[in-house]
Amino acid sequence: MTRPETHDSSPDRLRRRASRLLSQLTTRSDRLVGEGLAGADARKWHYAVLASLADGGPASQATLSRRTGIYRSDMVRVLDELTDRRLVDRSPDPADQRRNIVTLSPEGSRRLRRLDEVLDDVHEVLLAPLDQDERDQFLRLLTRLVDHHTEPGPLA
Amino acid sequence: MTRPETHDSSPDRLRRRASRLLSQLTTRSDRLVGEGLAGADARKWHYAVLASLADGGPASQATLSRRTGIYRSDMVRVLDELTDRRLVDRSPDPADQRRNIVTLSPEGSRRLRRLDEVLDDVHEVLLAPLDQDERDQFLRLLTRLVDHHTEPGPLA
DNA sequence: CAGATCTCAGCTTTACTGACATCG
DNA sequence: CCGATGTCAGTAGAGCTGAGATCT
Repeated sequence: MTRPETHDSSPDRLRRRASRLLSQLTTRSDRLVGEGLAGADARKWHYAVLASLADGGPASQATLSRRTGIYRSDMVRVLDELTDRRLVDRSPDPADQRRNIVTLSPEGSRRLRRLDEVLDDVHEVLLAPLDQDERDQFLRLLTRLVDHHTEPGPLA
Repeated sequence: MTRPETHDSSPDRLRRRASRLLSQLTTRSDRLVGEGLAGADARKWHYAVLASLADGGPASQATLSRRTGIYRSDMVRVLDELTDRRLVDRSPDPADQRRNIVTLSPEGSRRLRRLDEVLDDVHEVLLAPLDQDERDQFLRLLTRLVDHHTEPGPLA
């Protein structure tokens, strides 16, 4: 079959552009995630930081920023919100006065487990039309693409 | 619910959440598309409208809005920009005084071909790590997901 | 009058930049 | 002095809402 000659005068070129499908699906995905997390008094950056602390251990704000992809300037506000909720502790690093050390509180761990459940449900909705094999395939392809495009990116 | 015990204490849960991979990849994709199209004095909505006109024929603004997913209120501005560039013609529908009929100009067709080339290049970069079979697979999965989540959505 | 269409005006969230003081 | 860190202020664009005027 030889592939169907990509675009040219194809009837609906909008529906076969990966970039467009991606942004449509991501809009939907972001909305589902946002609503799900909002129901648990959280936002997606909250989850990212809590998960990063659980998986990678305590860290400075700059390190967290690199691990999660959140800009340093935004990290400040996210940590403000997380400390307000007593989910993390932020205290100066005695070994380096520039840094804060951010650690996950027990309450934070509990909250993270709750958010993981919420996200499991959200993904069930998001990926509903795919069976398990297809989900794995999709995840693998996505991961390869993201890895390929994740380089020493700056993150000011 | 007998879900396959996904996460729990997995080492990096951030990297296996489809929602997160999607938003990372889409951020990258949007940037590539935006930069590519900017180099041709266009934005992604321009492409959407031009392509929709080419594939679906002349239409009213409301119809275009439904076909492209652009809000009616934003469509006004996009069409302002496209008419400024003489890429489309917008004239009142004699059969229905509420409507404007938007048609693709010859210049618009030419521009669309140019933008399609730009987007081909962009997608080459975006999908670089995948071979052709994998790209097809990815496209198929994406399409099924998007279709599943595309319902009579409002679009005010 | 109900409903569709076009338009304008404005809000909110997100990603991102720039600058600054502090410290190693 | 250079570079990293935490903080604050602000920008640009996307997505979305609401309302008004006109027309079917």
